[in-house]
Amino acid sequence: MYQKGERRREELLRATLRLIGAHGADAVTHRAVAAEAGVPLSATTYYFDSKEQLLQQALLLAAREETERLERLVLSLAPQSLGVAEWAAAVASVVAQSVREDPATQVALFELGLESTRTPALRAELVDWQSAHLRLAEMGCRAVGSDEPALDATIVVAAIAGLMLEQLASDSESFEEDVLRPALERLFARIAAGEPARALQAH
Amino acid sequence: MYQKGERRREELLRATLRLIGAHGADAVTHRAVAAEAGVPLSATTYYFDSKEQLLQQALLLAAREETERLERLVLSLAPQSLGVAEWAAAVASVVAQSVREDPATQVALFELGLESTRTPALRAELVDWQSAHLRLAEMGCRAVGSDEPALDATIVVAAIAGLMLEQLASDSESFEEDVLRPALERLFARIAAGEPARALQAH
DNA sequence: TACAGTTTGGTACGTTTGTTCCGCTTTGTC
DNA sequence: GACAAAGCGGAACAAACGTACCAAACTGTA
Repeated sequence: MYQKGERRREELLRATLRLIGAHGADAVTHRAVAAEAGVPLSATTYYFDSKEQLLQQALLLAAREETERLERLVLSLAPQSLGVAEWAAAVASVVAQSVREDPATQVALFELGLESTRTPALRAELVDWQSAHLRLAEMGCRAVGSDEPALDATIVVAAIAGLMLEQLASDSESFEEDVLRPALERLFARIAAGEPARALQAH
Repeated sequence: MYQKGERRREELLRATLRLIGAHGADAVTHRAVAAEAGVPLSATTYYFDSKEQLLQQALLLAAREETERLERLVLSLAPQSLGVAEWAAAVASVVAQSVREDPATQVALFELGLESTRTPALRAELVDWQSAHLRLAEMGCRAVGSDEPALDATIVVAAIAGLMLEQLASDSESFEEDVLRPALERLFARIAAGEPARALQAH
């Protein structure tokens, strides 16, 4: 495959992501993607065997790039051994920024999660993605002094996913300040506090 | 509207939810819904002005029923003032059961969240749904002794949403025991421990 | 029973869809 | 510069689509 062709292929994938984010997976048709990418209709079938493949590969592209972005972020943060509040603020800011800058891709990524429910081929990739998240979160939890970083990472990853979904559906301008940051601060503070499950025996 | 007609209308909505869960929103066509519901094609346009309306109303039906189900659960649990571990186990069991029993509806509900990103009409309903969740979670947090139930509820709701999404995409048989319950136990224990954010000053 | 309103199921129409085909041009290699 | 591979774009196709229509059947009311 020539360089130019590869660029066109990628442009088709990005156009697909834009469409998913803006109008849902329903809106992804060969014609719509071609128009969005500014290429003739036949380009879509030249580069992808079927519409399903186009959709799947677009989602995988988004997932891979998102993982890379996250890894860069955490690695750039980790050596500084921040305090809990700084961690919370940094993570909240990154999450808010992702959603603000490119909500289409974020929506598309959630669609990936749902799509993987039905497509085993996607599930395998999703596992990689998920474990990358867990690994990074575990690193963060360890940094703030968690006594069970793996378990806490599960919670952090899930909570961030849930908060992101919430933010995507919210038009609030101040979601970051009002919800995201306070919630993450508290969550991280709890993890850092390292309170053992003493309340488990209570009843 | 006659009773029989109302039943047919509802059956169309349920058929739509089944299709979303099984094959995605793409698979929702008038013909597919009619076939799934076992009614002639024209019934779909008789009961719904357009395909969009059909989709939206199906999602709203699922959201309303889910909220009711949740409310029943929490209200039946609250008076007993359980310990933290019992709360975690109860919630984990309900979440796991929802996913196991009717994954199609759960997937559809997440699609509702994504769809509301683009459809203001849905967003309003989603707000109600979300605040019902928050209210219930807050009740639970208060019951286990949180000193900031509203904030903790935000975290709990987000974490449960994230864990559910994870479980939907996982084929693991033992997700409840291995992931869901431990994570919720720890989260609830942290909330119950009521450790103030003493670590916030650390650096 | 008669009547208006509702429901039913079959058919039909114009549009959009995924996909194929093919002649033409560009690209890298020898 | 010649040759094969890759890329290109327009036209065309059958299938599936959303939607509209209508005559027959049904339902509750009077």
